[in-house]
Amino acid sequence: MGRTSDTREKLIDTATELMWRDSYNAVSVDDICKKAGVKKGSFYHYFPSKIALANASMQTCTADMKGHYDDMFSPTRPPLARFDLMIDFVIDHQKEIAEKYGHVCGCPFVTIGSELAAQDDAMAQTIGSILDMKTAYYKSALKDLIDLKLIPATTNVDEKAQEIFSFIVGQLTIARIRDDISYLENHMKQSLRSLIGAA
Amino acid sequence: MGRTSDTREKLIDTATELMWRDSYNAVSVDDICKKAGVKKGSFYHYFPSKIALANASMQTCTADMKGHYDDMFSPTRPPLARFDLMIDFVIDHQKEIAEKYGHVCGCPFVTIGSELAAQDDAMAQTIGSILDMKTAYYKSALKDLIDLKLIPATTNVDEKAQEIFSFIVGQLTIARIRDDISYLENHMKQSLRSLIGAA
DNA sequence: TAAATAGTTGACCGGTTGGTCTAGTAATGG
DNA sequence: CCATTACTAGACCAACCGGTCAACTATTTA
Repeated sequence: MGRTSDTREKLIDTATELMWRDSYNAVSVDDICKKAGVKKGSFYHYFPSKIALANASMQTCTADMKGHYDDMFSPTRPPLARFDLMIDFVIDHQKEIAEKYGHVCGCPFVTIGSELAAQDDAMAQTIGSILDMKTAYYKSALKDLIDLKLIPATTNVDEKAQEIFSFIVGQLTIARIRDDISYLENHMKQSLRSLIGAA
Repeated sequence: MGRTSDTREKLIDTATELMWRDSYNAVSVDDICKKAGVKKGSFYHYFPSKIALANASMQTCTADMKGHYDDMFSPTRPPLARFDLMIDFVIDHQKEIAEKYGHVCGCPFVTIGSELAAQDDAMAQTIGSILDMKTAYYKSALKDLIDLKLIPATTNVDEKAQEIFSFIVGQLTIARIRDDISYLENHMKQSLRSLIGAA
């Protein structure tokens, strides 16, 4: 009943682009509508508020990310290969987004999360659970590394996973600030290897 | 000649608080003026624009930071002690700011830099040189560690300094998003030790 | 003490903000 | 083919945005 449309998706995609590229507060509802070719009345038909759109954008990003990570961190892969694959993916993704959006953008969850977590409780929860999800991938890979005796059995998996995650978040954040991914390209994979502590 | 006042300083301090706590674009000139008890006319007597205030705020933060870091990373200290001192300082500072501002705020250069580097070229340069400064401290400490044979002479100092910096930026960013410094308190010092690779 | 100077005030500006609302349009199912 | 429903259009709103300006006040120095 009634007609269908892709307006909702267009709004989410456009919001992701603009908010990830600039920032939540630097982008207006009018900006998003104009770029998406959608009238304001339609915007508020789909979303009760601007922050609700940001939330939907983060959830779409999460779903996209989960698909890639489930594949890359599949238990069928050798655990070290999972990390290598991830680094390649991160760099390729950053390169692609930088070309499409005009500059290096870093991690969307961090860029938008760091701005909004303090501003909106629902967003803080959304982003928090995404961070938990990412470390879960690292933890399982680290456990497999222990089983394969590629890292010491005494390795504190929780702590190591946090270290890896912090390192990646930091690298991406710095790449955004400098608008430069060359450091990522040249050193990230081998730095991560030494961080993991495997040969 | 003419009178003197601390209005400029009050504006910078207030701007630092509000922008570091929330974000550049979430805070208005009116917000800053109101909180600082300054009228808008005075604001534009001291600063040509809002972004100029943000720049002045970053420069004040840099000067404050430099004083602490010059002391902590003094060549008279054992190099490992420098890092330990820094971690203690970072945690204490975060705790103090969180209490004063209402939530964990992370690194001001990263929070504000990540938002504004893409928006303003002057800011991108300001922040970029601050990042260079921080890694310079780490590099000199790492060189001293090599001289003391506490880490392998083959250590790539530039790369290691970047790793350390990324790790710290990541930890602080995550602490901000989660509004929680307990992880920093419990693991940061020992994680950094293992990252450095010294006993 | 008076002129020069530094700082303060508040009214004002045009444009933009997030958000509302009503009237209308297109498509689907019965 | 028509009623129900999903969607769209765009005018409208009060509050707020960054920024300007001319008049005014306090202070210092010569």
